Amino acid sequence: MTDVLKLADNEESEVQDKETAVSPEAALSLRVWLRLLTCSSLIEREIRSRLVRDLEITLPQFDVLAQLERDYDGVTMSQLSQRMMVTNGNVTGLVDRLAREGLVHREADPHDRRSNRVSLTPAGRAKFNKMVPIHHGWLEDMLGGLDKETIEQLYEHLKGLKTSILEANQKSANGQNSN
Amino acid sequence: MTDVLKLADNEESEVQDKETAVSPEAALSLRVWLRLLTCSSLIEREIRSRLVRDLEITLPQFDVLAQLERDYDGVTMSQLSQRMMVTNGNVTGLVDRLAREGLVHREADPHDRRSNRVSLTPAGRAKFNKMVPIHHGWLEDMLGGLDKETIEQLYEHLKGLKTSILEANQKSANGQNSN
DNA sequence: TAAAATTATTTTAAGCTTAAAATGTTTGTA
DNA sequence: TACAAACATTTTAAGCTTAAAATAATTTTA
Repeated sequence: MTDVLKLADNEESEVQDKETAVSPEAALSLRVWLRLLTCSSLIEREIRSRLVRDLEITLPQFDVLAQLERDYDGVTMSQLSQRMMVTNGNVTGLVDRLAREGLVHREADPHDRRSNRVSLTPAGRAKFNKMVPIHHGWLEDMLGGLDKETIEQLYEHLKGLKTSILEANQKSANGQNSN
Repeated sequence: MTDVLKLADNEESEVQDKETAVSPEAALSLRVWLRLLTCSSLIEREIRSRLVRDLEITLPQFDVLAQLERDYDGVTMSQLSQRMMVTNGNVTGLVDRLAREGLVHREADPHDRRSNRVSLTPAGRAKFNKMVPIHHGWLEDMLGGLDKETIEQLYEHLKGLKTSILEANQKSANGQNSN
């Protein structure tokens, strides 16, 4: 989100290969990353501020509701943190605040006293259902300047990118990378 | 960053058009956004954790050093916050911490006592120069699974996306959007 | 069964981020 | 010149996020 890069994504500021020699491939990678980050940040920032301004909810909280939507029996805190790809401690606070607002319900699991089950309250479900089409509309607006073919190509390229990132990070995690 | 979406970007979870009717275009936009966010989050998360683990600096702090790099005379706090596209209050804390580490220097502007000028210290410059090629290398690794042509197409498509987003947000800011 | 290991969750400390209020300084104007 | 407006920055309050430590409960194992 915050990054070296956000502002660097414009025509003027060519990523320069300076004294500390950087290969052309690395420079291209950096430019793509900067532009990707710019796009992602622009969308995220707009969604975030519209959620707060128009729907009175934060993006992470909206995210929680979305994760709970289909699980009528609730999910455990751990399941929730895995789905959201955030730490356990993080969801503790999010669920606290959503429960305070009456949008989710947290109850002890009768079979395992270590666990809590979290689920949407009727109010939470109603609020989420109201928000979904609005949220979709915002995205449609933001991508509306592209023709369908471009969007579909973008979608495919991003799939390849995702694979590339996952493979690189996998290798690095296995210590097969000197960096 | 944290989002409804991150986890939703996989083959199984088709974005469903449910009772609250959502157009196919909106659903495609949502899928693209989810995948874009997934890619962006994967890269950002990895960069963030490598910076902390290997180079002992946070991503926002790295960002500050990058913004200061070419301004030998320093920049004001406001200029810095504009370049980083964050609030003034945000840079106050970042600069505090970097100054505490000895990486940046903050001094009163002799001509305008409201202003502070911030610049890299020699230690900050040395550290930044050391980090740059490493950072480039990480990105090259993560994009290394794509051929050059794909990367270049991706770069072009992202340019169009950026334009589309900016136009939509512009319209909305001017109140020409019912959402 | 008692001790050890694992699992689920919360708490803590630190940093990031924002919007809004507060402070101090400079500039424009009546 | 006084006072109003604008500007630069910091402070405050709230929420997000993480890693690591602490708690509590369950499962494994000796």
